[in-house]
Amino acid sequence: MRHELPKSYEPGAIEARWAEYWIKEKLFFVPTPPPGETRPVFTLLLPPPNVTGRLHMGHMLNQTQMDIIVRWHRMRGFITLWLPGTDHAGIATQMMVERDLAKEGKKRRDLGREKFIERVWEWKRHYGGAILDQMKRLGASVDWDREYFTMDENLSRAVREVFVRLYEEGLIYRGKYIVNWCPRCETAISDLEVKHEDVAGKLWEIRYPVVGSNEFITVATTRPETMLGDTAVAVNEKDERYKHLHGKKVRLPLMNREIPIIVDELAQPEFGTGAVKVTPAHDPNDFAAGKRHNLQQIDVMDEHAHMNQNAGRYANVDRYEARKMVLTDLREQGFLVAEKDYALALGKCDRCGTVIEPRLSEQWFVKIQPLADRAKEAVESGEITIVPENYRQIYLNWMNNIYDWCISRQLWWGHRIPAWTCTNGACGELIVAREAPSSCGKCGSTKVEQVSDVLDTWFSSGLLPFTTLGWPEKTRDQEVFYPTTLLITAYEILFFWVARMIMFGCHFMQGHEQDAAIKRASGWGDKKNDSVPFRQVYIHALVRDAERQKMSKTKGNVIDPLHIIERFGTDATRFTLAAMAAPGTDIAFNENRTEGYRAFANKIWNAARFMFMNVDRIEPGVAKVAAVIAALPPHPSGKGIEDFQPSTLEDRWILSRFNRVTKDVNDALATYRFHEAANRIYDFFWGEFCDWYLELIKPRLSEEAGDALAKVACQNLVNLFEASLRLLHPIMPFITEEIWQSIYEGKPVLRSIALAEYPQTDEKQIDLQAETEMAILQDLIVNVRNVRAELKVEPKVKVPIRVHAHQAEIMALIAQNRGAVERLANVENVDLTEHPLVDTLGARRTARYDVMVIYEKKINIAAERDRLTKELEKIEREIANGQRQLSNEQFLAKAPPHVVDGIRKRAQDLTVQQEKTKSQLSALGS
RNA sequence: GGGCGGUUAGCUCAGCUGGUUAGAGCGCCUGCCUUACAAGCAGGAGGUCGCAGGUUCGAGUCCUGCACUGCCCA
Repeated sequence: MRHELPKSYEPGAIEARWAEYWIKEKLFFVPTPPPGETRPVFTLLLPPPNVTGRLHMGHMLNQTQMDIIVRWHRMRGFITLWLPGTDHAGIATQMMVERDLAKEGKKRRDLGREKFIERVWEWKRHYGGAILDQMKRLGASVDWDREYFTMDENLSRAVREVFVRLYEEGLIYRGKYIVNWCPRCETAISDLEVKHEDVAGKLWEIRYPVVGSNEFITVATTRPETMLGDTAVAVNEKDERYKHLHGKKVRLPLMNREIPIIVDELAQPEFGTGAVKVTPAHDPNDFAAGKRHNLQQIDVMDEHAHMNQNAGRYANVDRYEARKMVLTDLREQGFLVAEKDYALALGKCDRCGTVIEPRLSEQWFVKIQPLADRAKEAVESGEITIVPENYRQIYLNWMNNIYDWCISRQLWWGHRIPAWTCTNGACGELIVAREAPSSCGKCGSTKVEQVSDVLDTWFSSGLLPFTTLGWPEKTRDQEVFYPTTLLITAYEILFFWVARMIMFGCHFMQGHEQDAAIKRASGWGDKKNDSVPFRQVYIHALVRDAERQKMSKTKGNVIDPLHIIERFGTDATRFTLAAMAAPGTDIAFNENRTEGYRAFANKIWNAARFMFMNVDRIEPGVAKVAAVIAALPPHPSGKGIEDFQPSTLEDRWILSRFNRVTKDVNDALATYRFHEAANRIYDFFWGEFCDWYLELIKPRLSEEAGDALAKVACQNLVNLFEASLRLLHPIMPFITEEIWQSIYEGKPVLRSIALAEYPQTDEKQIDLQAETEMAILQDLIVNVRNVRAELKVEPKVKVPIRVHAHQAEIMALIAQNRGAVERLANVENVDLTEHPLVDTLGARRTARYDVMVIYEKKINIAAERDRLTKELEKIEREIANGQRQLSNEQFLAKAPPHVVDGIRKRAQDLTVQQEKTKSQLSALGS
């Protein structure tokens, strides 16, 4: 045998080999298309995984979907660029290296900034590529020659350019505000990086003595330790209880400081006691109130959330320890009035889980409104479409309630803010510049120091759609590939990343125009705005565990995709994710499904073995095999199946079905209905191609058949199989490549199936009649099998059957396909009779034909009566339904004709069946 | 508190714009190693589509309310 394939499909070795081949051959390398290029272009930016990342199921789903869409476009003749890279991931990476240092008993400050950053680079060189290597195993067809890292010199230069421009436009400002501070990471973080968690807390009521009276005013707080920094007590204007206290002062317990009672909406009469303490340095709302009333800001904590000197005798104590001490002291001194249970939403650091401390500090912000307005407009006007559509509203809601973005981080790893301060005496001049200034522009001193903060990681990743294409230079790459076509990503980073890319893109790429010919060819001729970073966004589902729980390390329910791949193969895993990815719903990853799709891969494999077995037998020897191969079109073309010579019913049928599934799959992929595409191919390949077509052509392939007949059957089989592989390739790239290459005996017309054309429907190859006839035949065969099973006919025994049909065409159809019925229903002779099988015990009578199995064993009368009764009930229920509709004039008037016709035809069939079933029942006696 | 989803067979899920008989995989039952495949083949059982109303000639699909459940934001 020339094509020797093992009996079971073993994905491991095959997948690794092809993954390597694709990369080595640079199959997915995309050179910059020269001017004059007229082919359509498809561009996709890989959401860059963190350098510290390890592949998880979310990545795999994301990458599977991207790869399917990318391969599909490439095969349809698009210049297809999929751009890979990694993100430097500020906090995550710094934490990783700090952890390493800790093992050596060192802290980053022991090394100093430069040494530390060097160390991070070293770490990155060693471990940073891991996730991309894992991607290679998935078969991701990215252009590895364009791989980027967000800290690459060119990308860093672009970041500085953006920063300086925004600063010059007044869209970046520096100021002292309350920010979310992580005491463990020792940095500010953005609102988005804070996760709120409901916890059972307490609400304490503390009474503050009113100066110059015996009265107290009682305030309610969840954070008593911050009272040390109180600079006022607020009451609501409308609150009658406190009207007499307006303008008075209270003496702050423990600190013995006089602070004013202010009237402010911060105090809501229905909350707690209606009076609240005001701590401008430790709460964003209090901060705002403080601004309104020009209050002092007393910061009582340091960067570790320990109390500082301003906290008097509580200095150097941790915030929670301080809370206990403060409460004890208040209680002892009679100031603590009550302690109540209270549910509160506690903000925690997204990265490390530490409780966030609102902290007053000097930070850099992006003035977001002007950017948001344009980003909103891009989606509202449909220049960018979001799929599924409900995310569109979520996006717009967020854009409508957006706050300025804190972009500075007190980290070392990241893009350092291109700003310098003059340290000469009291000068303090702030210089924002693209390159380090040699001297202060104000005082001329050379004592300038760069601001130590770095930028939020998302600042640089938000720029990627244009910076990876050469921005700020105007490049040919931008003309061709910008706007990118699609973004596929997780809902989780819709605001972190997607929204920011849209804001930056619409701002910095204003006035940009995509190459007109390419834009038109790619199908975007109607779009007006080429500044957007992408035309479409597809938000994919969340992968959960089999119990629908969100996967998390702490729960220990993380499913490692590589582990699944090892057991079932990449193709089966990819297929699982595709088949379960109905838009809008999360995926509960279930191994059973993957096991099922491994079986599917095995099915394909064995179908291939069957094909090769026949090729080798019918066309033995190299020359003759070559003849079969030569019959394949040199460049498999997209439309229908070329060189398929339908000579029998099953040929016409499968050709028609192939064109139908092709249409469905293309339609499904065009609308990101991955599950539909996957299921359609599965059903076609297994349920139609393997279960019926292969079985039906076996006689023609067999040795007894004439040589010419076998040859045509064999060639049809190879052509059909080859086209089916192309259809399946985007979802299961490995097994399709392996078999496809085998068909060509290692001398393929193209270097890879990935470069072949994707099948498209040829309407001329759709054959309705063949499909109808085949359906009748299948129904007949299934009915005979069913009766055999009921009669408990020994599996090996062939039985004669008798068939009648009142329509001559159906009689002819059965006569012509007598052999098929005999083979597939295990029948020894088909007796076609002119007489309806009335009063015949055990006959099956359908609307189109009657059939009976001739066998001496008696049918089980009781069981048969049960079956028929049940069937009759069902038929009659449906008849009643149909009649109700057909006798309804409203229905006849309003329903579309094809629906009415359909029901009429169905009613006729049902009536025939009803009569036949009744006569069967009466034949059984009662 | 605000917003968005989900509830269909024992389990996991499809069912796109309302339209003829609600599907699949797994599991289950019966029988087969029928030389491509036991990771297979053949046959079968199993659902008043969460509940209650409404719109419509027609509702799993649209609307309202309720119940349960999940997520996001504050």
